[in-house]
Amino acid sequence: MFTIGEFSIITRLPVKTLRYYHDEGILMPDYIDEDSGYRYYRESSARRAAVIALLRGMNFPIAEIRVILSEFTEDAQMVDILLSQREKIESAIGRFKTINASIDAIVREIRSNEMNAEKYSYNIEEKILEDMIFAGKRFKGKYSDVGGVFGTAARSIGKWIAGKPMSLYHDGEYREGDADIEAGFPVSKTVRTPDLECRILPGGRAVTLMHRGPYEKLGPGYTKILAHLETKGLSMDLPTREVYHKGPGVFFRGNPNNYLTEIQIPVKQD
Amino acid sequence: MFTIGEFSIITRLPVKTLRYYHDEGILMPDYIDEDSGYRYYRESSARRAAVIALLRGMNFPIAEIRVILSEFTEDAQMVDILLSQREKIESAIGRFKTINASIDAIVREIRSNEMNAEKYSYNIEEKILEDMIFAGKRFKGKYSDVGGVFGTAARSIGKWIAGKPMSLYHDGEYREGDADIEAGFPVSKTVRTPDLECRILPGGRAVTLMHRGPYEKLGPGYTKILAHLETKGLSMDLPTREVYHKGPGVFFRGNPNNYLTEIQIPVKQD
DNA sequence: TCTTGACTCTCCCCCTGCTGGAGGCCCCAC
DNA sequence: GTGGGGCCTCCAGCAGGGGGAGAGTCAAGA
Repeated sequence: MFTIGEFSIITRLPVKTLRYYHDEGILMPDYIDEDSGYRYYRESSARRAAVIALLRGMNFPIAEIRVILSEFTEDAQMVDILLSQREKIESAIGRFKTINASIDAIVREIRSNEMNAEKYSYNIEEKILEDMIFAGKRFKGKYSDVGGVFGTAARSIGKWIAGKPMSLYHDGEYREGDADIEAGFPVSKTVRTPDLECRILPGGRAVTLMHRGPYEKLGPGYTKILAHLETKGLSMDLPTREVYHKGPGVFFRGNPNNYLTEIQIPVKQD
Repeated sequence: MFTIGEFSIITRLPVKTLRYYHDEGILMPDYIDEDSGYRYYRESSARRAAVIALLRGMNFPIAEIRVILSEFTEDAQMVDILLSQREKIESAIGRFKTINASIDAIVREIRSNEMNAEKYSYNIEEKILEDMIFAGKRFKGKYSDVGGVFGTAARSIGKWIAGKPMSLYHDGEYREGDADIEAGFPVSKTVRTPDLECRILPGGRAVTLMHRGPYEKLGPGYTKILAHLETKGLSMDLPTREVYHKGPGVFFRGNPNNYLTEIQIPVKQD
């Protein structure tokens, strides 16, 4: 007979655990001194303890171990229960893998945003824009209203989105509260939704400027780009565009000083 | 402003959970009525709630979420912490895979024991035994001592085990308490351990008998096989062997009436 | 025989991230 | 003013133990 401390060394189970297994009734001491309450174990109980430890190592809950130990007598009966436990663990693995996949997706998105921030220059450039299919909503309102449109639009056409959010401005001037705005996304194919309208947005020659900073400070960017048009003797075509390369992040508002917005002014062809 | 019930619908988080997040200080209501204690939330808090739900979905503990939400303002800072979380999850996956591997191993063992029970005939046979590498411990004691040796041996050479547990008897007679016994396993390569000795066990011609039943009833088996040797004019070589095809199971003692033991008596070559 | 120090006992709280329930207010509509 | 549903706080419980207090026990040495 061993005291609980000795038995703990034999079985490599903590004393607390042995007492807990006693309370749970899955591993009873072989003798309990009635006066002192001391637990004593026979060496033969070590086998049962080892079986319990083995089953716990396979993530079997105590309650299930109790049933197994009381109702089963042969290994052959264990096969089914082992395999069903295996499946439970397998499905837990599946859940974890899903989590990791979504972490990967978010990390990729964050990184691509960062890379874009490095990639672009802040000088005025001339570009040839490609034709694209554009799904957007046209409304009259404030410039700050576009954010909300992106949220709802992204939910309804999510999987067809083929580029960064954009807005088109159909006024040739700055307007306070009733600007004529079209906000949406480039899409990979024409989609039909109740809210959005799909159309082909023609490309062509354009002058562009990358702006880093909060949206309220876009003004000087427009000043600079319009000055450029003037010196080159080019004239602006409508609608003008803004492409939001980096805005509020997936998790947080982010730092508006790092927002990255591309102003695109189409040039009238002669 | 929404009541907690409305906000619960918006965020798809149970009311109880919202109250818990309030207690934990990671999602405070935007206003609390001082008289009634009612919590009220602004719609803008839904974004924070979504972030919390997302992080919880990635298994981040509440305490970590609290730190993240209070100290981080940009997505870029999240990359490291997301990747470290990814690693934690990956290692949990690893642990689960290990568990499943050991379940597989045990299921295989149980099944092979079952199959052996069907496969073997119970008559006396003559066989040619192959040479094998044998890792065992030689000691003097009782026949019933071999069980303990298998347990400790299996733990130390576990992955190299290449066959059923065996014992070799170096006495030419039955001995009560000081039999000269060697107990161990066939192994796939020579292994070096403090307890066990490895050697090549030479094969050769042998007479064998499969015995079903408890170890105490092996006696008649020996009687039968020795009588067979005599009638054939063969003489016994040492050590004799017992191969334990099926004994006490991984989990349970099993039914001793189903134990399956093969007696192998090597035959002296002229 | 006494003392000392190591063990052991029971009992209670703590961990995580909620969930359920009891008992009691509060709000709104009819 | 009344009913019914919503909301409040507080308490308990889950799984599998871990940590620690305060008290009793055991065995060896002086």
